[in-house]
Amino acid sequence: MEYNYKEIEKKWQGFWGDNKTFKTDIRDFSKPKFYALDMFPYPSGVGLHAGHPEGYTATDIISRMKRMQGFNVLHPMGYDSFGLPAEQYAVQTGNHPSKFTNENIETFTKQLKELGFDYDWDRVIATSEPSYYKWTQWIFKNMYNDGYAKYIDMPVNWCEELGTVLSNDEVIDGKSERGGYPVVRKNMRQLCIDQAAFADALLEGLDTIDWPSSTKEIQKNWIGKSIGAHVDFRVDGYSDKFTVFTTRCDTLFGATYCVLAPEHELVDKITTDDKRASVEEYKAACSLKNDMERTELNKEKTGVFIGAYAINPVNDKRIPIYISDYVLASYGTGAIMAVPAHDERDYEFAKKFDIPIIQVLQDEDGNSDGAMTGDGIHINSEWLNGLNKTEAIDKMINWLEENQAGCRKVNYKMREWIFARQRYWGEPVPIVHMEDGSDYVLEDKELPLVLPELDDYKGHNGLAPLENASSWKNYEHDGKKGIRETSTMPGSAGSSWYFLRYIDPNNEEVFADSELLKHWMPVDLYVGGPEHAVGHLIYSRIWNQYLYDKGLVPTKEPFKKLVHQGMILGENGIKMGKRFPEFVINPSDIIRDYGADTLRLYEMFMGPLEASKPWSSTGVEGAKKFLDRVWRLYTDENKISDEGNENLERIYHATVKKVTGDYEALAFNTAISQLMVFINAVYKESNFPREYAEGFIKLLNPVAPHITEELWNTVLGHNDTIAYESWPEFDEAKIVLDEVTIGVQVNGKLRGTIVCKADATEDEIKKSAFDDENVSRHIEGKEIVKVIVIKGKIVNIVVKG
RNA sequence: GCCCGUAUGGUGGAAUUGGUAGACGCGUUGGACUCAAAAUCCAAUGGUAGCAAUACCGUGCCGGUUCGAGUCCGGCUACGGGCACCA
Repeated sequence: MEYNYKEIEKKWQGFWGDNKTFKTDIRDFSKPKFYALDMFPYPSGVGLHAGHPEGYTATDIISRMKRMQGFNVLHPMGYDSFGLPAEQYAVQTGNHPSKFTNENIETFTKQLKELGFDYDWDRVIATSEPSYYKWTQWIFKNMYNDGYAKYIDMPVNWCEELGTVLSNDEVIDGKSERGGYPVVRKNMRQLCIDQAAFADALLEGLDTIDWPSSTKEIQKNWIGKSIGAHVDFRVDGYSDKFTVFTTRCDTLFGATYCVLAPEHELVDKITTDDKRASVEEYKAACSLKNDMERTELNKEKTGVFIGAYAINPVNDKRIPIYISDYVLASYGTGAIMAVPAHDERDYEFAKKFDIPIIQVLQDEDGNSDGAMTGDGIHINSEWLNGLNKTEAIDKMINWLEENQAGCRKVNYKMREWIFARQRYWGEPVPIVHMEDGSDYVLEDKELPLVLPELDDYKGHNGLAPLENASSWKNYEHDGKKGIRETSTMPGSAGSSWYFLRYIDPNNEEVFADSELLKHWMPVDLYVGGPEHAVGHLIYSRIWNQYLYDKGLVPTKEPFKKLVHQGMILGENGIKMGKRFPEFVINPSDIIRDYGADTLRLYEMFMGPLEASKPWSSTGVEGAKKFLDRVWRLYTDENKISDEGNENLERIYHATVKKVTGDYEALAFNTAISQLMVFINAVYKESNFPREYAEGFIKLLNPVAPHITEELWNTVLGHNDTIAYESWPEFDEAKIVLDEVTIGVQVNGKLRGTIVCKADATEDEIKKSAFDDENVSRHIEGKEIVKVIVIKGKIVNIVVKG
């Protein structure tokens, strides 16, 4: 017999909606709070994919359990609704992108409701709503006024024909991906957020949060902090100096040349006339390559000598200056001192250009070919001789500072975050470029700056689409005229703070009430894919850190615990997608054929939440079979009784314990396996005590909410939702076995098992071990060296001969 | 190239601090029910040998520590992820 999932799921989804069962009473501070967060989806045209229900079910299970445990739970959902597909739709159809967006949001909402999630549907947000992006603009505006967001000159990929800046992956072979027009690198004024200002806070924060270590590691590498020094080199024959960044200033006596990035500002000035032609040629070649190609093509070092010499501040030696694209303009100072004896890249370059190599650290192996980059004792270094690396670095920095030739310096790989896109469907930037050259930032009362409706959503001649909004663009303030910034914010702007808005989504005075923030932050559990490790998950930490520094949010870190769900692969073990469309699973089809409870149960039972695992259609059927089995058990009129059953006592309490602990640890696959073990045990019994029957329904409820609500009502006779019933408790004393089965090994090999009382003494255990027939056969006639007894676990008899 | 992670039956995966490897599900086989099938219920199921008791082998490969290793250490191999001239 199968249960009627279609009818039951519809009934309970209606009940929860009509009764607002999961509406969070946000100002009820009487209970402990629990904030469970899902990464909100971009409402694409194709609806939910198989991966969405996985992470969402995980937080749903935790939310439902916490609610039953007496927590006030916040489990919200919303939409990251700015993005390119809606804009492309608008360009093609002439409709407003919000039409497309709203239709998709409707589809997503319908699908999410069909899955039975316990979201509070009264606090849904969408980042493309003016009431939401008003505050995205407000936070950005403050960052701008505080100097964290600013216009700066940056090297970018510029395409003259398209009149636009391109990202690295839009440039192929020095040509634009669209149209194949030439692209050059040039410095341009860009609106940026200075991420590096938050770098140290971000690094420190990593030690305080419960995140996957791999994600922390990725963020650490991305921030790329390195501690070193700035060293100033004079240019021989000029009053100019240039500064290099180095982590190995201890090797300064071994510097035999310097390299400037081809884009370095000094290059034109100090290049000698006889070298000018070759330098220009090299620079032109470099500007045609984007960053990717520069790294790929430069297995072999290239560069040219520019005719000028630098003076090593430590010994006044005259060393040649080269330009080479192995020095990046965007990192450090765009200039290096080269120590070929102790840096592999410098070594390679020096070999190729036949530049002297001076060893300044004792090589311990003595005969290595190439650069020696490790620690060692300094030689050929005058007053550093005899010191190791750390001592020498300290001494050198002191010398540099005393002689005003340099200083201690920390550098980060993390670059400026370019915060403007030539797109329509994004948050307008609340800045006006005034006639007099100043930039005016909109005041609070002028927000939100709403996107204007356009007749034409396509940008022309590479300009931003908002350039088409001729009346919107023009701005007048105090009789002065200006033109609005026509770029919009990048996709990740709105998602950098949405977790704050959920707490107070309709507030028109502030982005969220501070008293509520204080109670509800941080997010206790955040579940989402690992692909956001350096994007969203860094940006959110930056925005939160900024607001924290301003005293506007209560916690340094927004997400206390983070878990990544693994990818659900196709039944062929390969990522679902266009390549194998026949293996793509649509959640709606599964809900239609098996029900939402089955889909939820199956996705949680497939394997560990974090692991990638292949879909299995027979596995789905197995999950369905289990729910049918539960249904049959509960609807068997002779089974549930008010009498007790000693045979089930121990396993019931053990099940409550294991399931509760496993849910808490997000180990849903093993929790479900325990629920199955329990049901298998009940099948062997003739009566199922009501107490256990109710407890089991509560344990299963977070995973399969519809069927359990139905059984709770119709079979167990309750007339309200199970959602606020108290979570089952277990009695540890009832889990303990009176008798335990333990293994007996002889020399580490299992030779038998014995049953003994749980409180048996060591001697009693030994005795029954020796009495075992098979064990005695294996120790007969041999010398017993020792006997190891681990109570409740194992006996190991070590024999000789 | 560098950093991080993973490797267990036919299969998805279990296995607290090192302590009876293979829980649970799928699949397969057998049985019950049925005129029959499906569904359901019950049972068996790592490999080899054996009627069986049992023995030997077995957690990617090689070695080590230990009374005892899937688990710890050293060295490989394969796969996955991140970074990639970061001075």
